[in-house]
Amino acid sequence: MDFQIGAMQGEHDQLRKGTWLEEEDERLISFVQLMGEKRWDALAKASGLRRSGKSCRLRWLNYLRPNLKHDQISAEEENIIIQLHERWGNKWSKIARILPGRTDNEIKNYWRTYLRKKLAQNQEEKGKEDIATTAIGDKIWKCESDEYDENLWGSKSSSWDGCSDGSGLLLSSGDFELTSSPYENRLSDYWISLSVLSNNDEQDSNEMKCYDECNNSMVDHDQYWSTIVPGHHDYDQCDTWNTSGSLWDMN
DNA sequence: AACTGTTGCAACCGCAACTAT
DNA sequence: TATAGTTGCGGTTGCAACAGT
Repeated sequence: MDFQIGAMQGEHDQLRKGTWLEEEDERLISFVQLMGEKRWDALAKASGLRRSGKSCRLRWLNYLRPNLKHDQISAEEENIIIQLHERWGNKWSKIARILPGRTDNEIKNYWRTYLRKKLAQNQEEKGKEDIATTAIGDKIWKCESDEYDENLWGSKSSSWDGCSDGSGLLLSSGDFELTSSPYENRLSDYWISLSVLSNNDEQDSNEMKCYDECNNSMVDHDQYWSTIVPGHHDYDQCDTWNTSGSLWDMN
């Protein structure tokens, strides 16, 4: 290969930043194939790329890595992202592990765009739900049922505290870049439909088994999650997944 | 055509966790 | 065990592309 990267930026020792050039991508790919996806600092130096190891790693993981999906996020994937975000919050890398071919960065960007649109839509529909809501610190707590119990709102220990029937939902306002009450109704509108599903899931997850690392046996899918995420296992305790579902079929 | 505002996303930054020595 | 180096993560920024005027 006859790369001119050094000449392109002048023969100085400063690390390059910003958009990657095609030549840099090609060189990075060839050195990853040569040295593997480890020791990024060493790889960066060995490759002659004037990039930090960190930058090389990011470029590889988010763009060059094989099996990455570069098409639009499907409705099925979008649904999974919504459900998992409701459950895990901004744990983008964790969510990304459930969606092979998608990166944490991609999901994070998608969510920000997606939520912004959703909130804009829901702004017009606010006030249609009667939901008990209170704020504790930077958290927003809400309860969708008639079983709302003020005495329980003080606890932060569980997502379901605050409602005696367990239908409460904890939202972190930091997740939405929203901190003041005028937005709470909109959030409520949007998240209300998710809480029921999550509550069911919370209960069912206790009965799940893990495959391989955890129990070395096949998981019993609950009806809901096996529909949403084909072949999924107890995602809170075990990151092992049966990737036989259509969602994992990558071109 | 030129300017301005908005959007989407690639890439960077800071920090915490992990690993090697 | 201590420390330095590396990796992983989430938040943020910068900029190209696009839309509207």
